[in-house]
Amino acid sequence: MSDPGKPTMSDVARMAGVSKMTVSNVVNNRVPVSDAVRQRVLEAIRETGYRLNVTARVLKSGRTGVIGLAVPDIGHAYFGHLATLVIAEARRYGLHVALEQTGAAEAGELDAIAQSHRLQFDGLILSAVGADPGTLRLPAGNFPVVLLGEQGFSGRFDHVLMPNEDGAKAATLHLIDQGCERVAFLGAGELDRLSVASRRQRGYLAAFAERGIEPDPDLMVPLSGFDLTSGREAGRWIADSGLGIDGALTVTDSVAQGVLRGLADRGVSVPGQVRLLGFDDIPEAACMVPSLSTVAPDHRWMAAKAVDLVAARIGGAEHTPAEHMAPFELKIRESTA
Amino acid sequence: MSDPGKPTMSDVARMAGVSKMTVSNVVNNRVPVSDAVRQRVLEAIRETGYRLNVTARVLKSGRTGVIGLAVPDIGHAYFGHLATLVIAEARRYGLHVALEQTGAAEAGELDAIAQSHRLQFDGLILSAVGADPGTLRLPAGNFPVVLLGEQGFSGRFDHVLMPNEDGAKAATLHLIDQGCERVAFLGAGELDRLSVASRRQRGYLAAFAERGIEPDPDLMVPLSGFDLTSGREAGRWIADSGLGIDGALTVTDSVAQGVLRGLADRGVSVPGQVRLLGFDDIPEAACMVPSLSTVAPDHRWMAAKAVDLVAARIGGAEHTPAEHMAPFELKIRESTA
DNA sequence: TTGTAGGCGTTATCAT
DNA sequence: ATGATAACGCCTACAA
Repeated sequence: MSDPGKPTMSDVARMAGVSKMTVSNVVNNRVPVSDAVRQRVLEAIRETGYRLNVTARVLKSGRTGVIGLAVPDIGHAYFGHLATLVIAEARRYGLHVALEQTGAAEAGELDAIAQSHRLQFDGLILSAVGADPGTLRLPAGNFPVVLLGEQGFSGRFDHVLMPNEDGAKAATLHLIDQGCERVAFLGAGELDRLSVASRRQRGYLAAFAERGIEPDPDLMVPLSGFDLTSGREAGRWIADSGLGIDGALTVTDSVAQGVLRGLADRGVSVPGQVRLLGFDDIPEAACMVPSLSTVAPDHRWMAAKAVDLVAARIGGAEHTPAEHMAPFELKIRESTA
Repeated sequence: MSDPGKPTMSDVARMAGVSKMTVSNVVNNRVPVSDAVRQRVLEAIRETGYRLNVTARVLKSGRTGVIGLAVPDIGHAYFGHLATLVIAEARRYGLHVALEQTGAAEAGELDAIAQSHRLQFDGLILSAVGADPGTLRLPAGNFPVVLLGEQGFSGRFDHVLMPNEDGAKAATLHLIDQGCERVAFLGAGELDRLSVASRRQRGYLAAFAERGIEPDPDLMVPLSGFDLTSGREAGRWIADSGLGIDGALTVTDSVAQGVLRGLADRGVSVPGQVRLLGFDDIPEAACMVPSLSTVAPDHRWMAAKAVDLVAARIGGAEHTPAEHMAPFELKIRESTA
C-alpha cells in the first residue's frame, strides 16, 4: 500500500473513467458537460474527498485574487476601523484582503512589501508612516501599490491622502474661536519629516499664522507614542505643567482618549477647563464622556478610492500615479462646547 | 518585441550562462556554488529584476508558512487587540498571520474555512461565534484548526476557552457584594445556544443562585449587537426603564463603553447611581471615564496557547483535541467603586 | 561543482 | 462533448 496523499484531479478522473480535463470542466462549470458524465465526476469527487488545489491554479493564472493591507497596528482603533472598510470595498471587486502589521517602522513597511510578494498578493495598500515613499523598493515589474494616509507624494505611487493640514488647521481655528488662548498640539515631531504628525502640526501652525498669533514652542509637545498610554501621560502633564493650557489638539483620537483620562486623573474638567479636539473620528469618539470633537476624514471614501486604484492597476490600467485627497468634516461635540 | 513578462529562473539562467538548477542553488544557498558562478548569477538576478515565485515552490512543498486568523470583526477593539497578540506569538514560530473577517455569522465562519484552503494557509485559528463547532466542515485531510473563545467543546478541535462562566459569576458577585440590589445583564440571548453571550449569562445566573437570590427576567436584556451603539441604547434604556437598575454586567467592554455614554446622555452617574462592569479588559477599559471594572482573561496566554496548538499540528503532532481554559482576573476600577 | 530529466496539480489549446 | 498535450516556475533526484 502506498500513501494515498491528497486526491488530485487525476485520481478523480481515473475513478470516473474520464480525462483530467473533463474533471476540470465540471469543477469550473466551463464548457458544457453531458449530465451523465457530470454526475459520474461529482460522485467520484465525493468519494475521493477531492479539493481543488488552488496553488496549482495560481501557478497557471498568476493571480491570487488577494490584496494586502499593511497598517502600523491593527490594535489601534483607527486601523481596525479602516481595515473593516477596506475589506468591504474589496469584496465589490471579488478581492480578498490579507492584513499585515508593520509596527509603524520603516523596516516593517519594507517587509510588508517583501511579504506581499512572498504571499503572492495581486496588489498592496500600504498605510506607510515610517518609510519614505521616495525610496521604497518594489517587487519586480510594476506591482500595484497604493499608499494610504501619508502625505509625502512621491510621484511613484497612487496616494490616497488624509486632509492632515487642512483638517488640523480648521480644528485649531475652532479652538481659538471658542476662546482658547493657550492651545497645545500633542504629538509634535520633527517638522522636516513628512509624517502624519508633522503634517497635522503644520496645520496647527497655519491656523496661528492666519490669526496673526505667535505660537508658543512650549505648547507643541512630543509624545512617546500615538496611543492611549502616551495620551494619558500627556493629559496629566497638561494639568501639572503650569503652562495654562486651555485647549488641545491631539494628533489622533486615541491620544485624545488617553488625554481625557489623564485630565480626569488630575480632576481637570473637559471642556470646562480644557477644550479637547482629536483627529480621525474613530467610532469611539462619539461615545467618550465627554464626546470628542474631532476632524473626521471620510474613511469610507478613502477605503473605496484605495481599492479602486489597486483594482484598476491589477486590471492592467497604466494611469500615471496621482494624489487623491479625502474630504473631511469638523465634528463639533461636547469636548469643545 | 515580445512581452517580457515576469523574469523566471530560466531567464536568469540564460543570462548568466548556467542552468536553472544553479540559479536555484544560489537563491536558496544550498549546495556549494563556486564564487565566480554565484557572482554571475547574482548579477543576472539584479539585471533581470528576478523574484522567486513562491507559488511554484509551494506547489512542491505544500507549505506556505501562513496561518489564518478568522475573527468576527477586526473593527471591534477586542479582536484588534487579540490579533496583535496572535501576530506576535506566531512570529516565534516563523509563521505569518493573515486576517479574515467572518462578520460574526455562521456563513462567514464556514467561508473562512473554505478560504483558508483557497489561500493555502497551513492552519487556522477561528474565533467562532456563529457556527456550531460540532458541524463545521473542514478542508480535506486533517487541517489544523484551533477554536478560540467559544465554549462549546466539540471534541473535534483544540479549543482555547475564555473563562466565560466563572468570570461573569465573579463579576456579578462583586456587584452584589458592592450593595447592588438590581443587577442587570446586558447582552442576553437564548440560553440553549452555546454562544459567548449565553455562557456569560449563565455565570451571571450562577452568582444569583449562589447568593440565593431570584433573578428578575426583566433585568436580562437582549441587545441588537455587541457594539458601542447597542450599548449606548441600552444605557439610555436603563435610565428610562424605571426598573431601578443599580448595577449592570455587560457582555463585552465595548458594550459597556456604549452604556457609559448612554447613561451620561441621561445624566445618570457611574458608579454613583449605577455600577458598571464589563468583560474582556480591552486596552480602552482603563482609560474610560470612569475607568471600567472588567473581567480580564489573559489574552496573551490565549494567543500563545492558540498559536502553540496550531504550530504543533502543522508540525505533524497528532494529540487528541482538548480544551484549554484561560486564567482570568477581576479588575476592579472606578466604575464599581 | 554543475547539468538533465521529470513531476508537483491545474488549465489553454487544439484535436477528435 | 471529450481527450491528449503542453505549459505555469520551481525543486528533488540523479548523472556528469
